[in-house]
Amino acid sequence: MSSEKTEPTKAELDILTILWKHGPSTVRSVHDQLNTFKEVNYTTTLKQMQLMAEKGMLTRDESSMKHVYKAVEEEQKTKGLLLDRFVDHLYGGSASNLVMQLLDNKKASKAELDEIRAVLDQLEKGNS
Amino acid sequence: MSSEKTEPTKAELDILTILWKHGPSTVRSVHDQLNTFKEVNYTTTLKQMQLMAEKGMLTRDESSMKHVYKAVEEEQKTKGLLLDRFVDHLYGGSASNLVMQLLDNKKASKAELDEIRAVLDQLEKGNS
DNA sequence: TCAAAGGTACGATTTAAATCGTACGATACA
DNA sequence: TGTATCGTACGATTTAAATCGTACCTTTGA
Repeated sequence: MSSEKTEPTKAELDILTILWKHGPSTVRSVHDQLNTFKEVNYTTTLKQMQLMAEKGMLTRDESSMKHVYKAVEEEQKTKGLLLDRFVDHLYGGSASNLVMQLLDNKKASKAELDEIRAVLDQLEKGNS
Repeated sequence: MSSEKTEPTKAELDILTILWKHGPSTVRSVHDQLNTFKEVNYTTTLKQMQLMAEKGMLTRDESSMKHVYKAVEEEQKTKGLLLDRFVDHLYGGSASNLVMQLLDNKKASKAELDEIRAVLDQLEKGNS
């Protein structure tokens, strides 16, 4: 264990999200996705992905001229890390505090409440 | 609606957290708290708080030589905003997805599960 | 009364993230 | 076969966040 488990930045996360969704992709492809909601220059995306590869966040297959990039860490793992940090930093590590806030926030619809309850049920069943 | 609802940066959030916890405080006091977990120069904290005041995140009472700063927004409101952004960005706006991840994460203890369930019960009761 | 201690003001610097411009190699097809 | 198109490489710049150094004012007590 030496790796710092460095958090992706905002821009990096955007790219990761696209790669998770679409699987291994060329820069062009990622860039096009990106531009549906955010305007940047192609070379910016390119550079960003090269940097990410250098940092070890992405790997790339250079066998064809159009390099194909792939996220190294799984979606769940990375998001889990970010969530952990978030809970720790904002809610003193208390997941239930976070959930309370979430519900207060009206961010959760009736359907979501039910779903959350289902998750709870399932978890407690497998747990005891 | 003109206000940008700008998110506090990490360093700003640290300061806000202290102010929320301790109420209106002098720079010295905030700085001492800060230094219990993070090493920075006094003038850094001072500058930071001055900037925050300028941005409208803090107000200050200058009537005494030792200015007293106070957070403008309530803790819940600010954290709620950050949580919203977080859910939107990482979980496509789905609170239940986030909760699922949270539970998978083993971040929640048995006691916390119960507490979360209680929150749910309460909410549904008042809701229907 | 004056020096030490503790305050604020604020420009400048450092660091990190994000972006872009330009050079240049490969490919395709008229 | 040459020119337009599409790709990578990479230094430089811009922007934003965070930090610090230095100047200078106020209070206090020996």
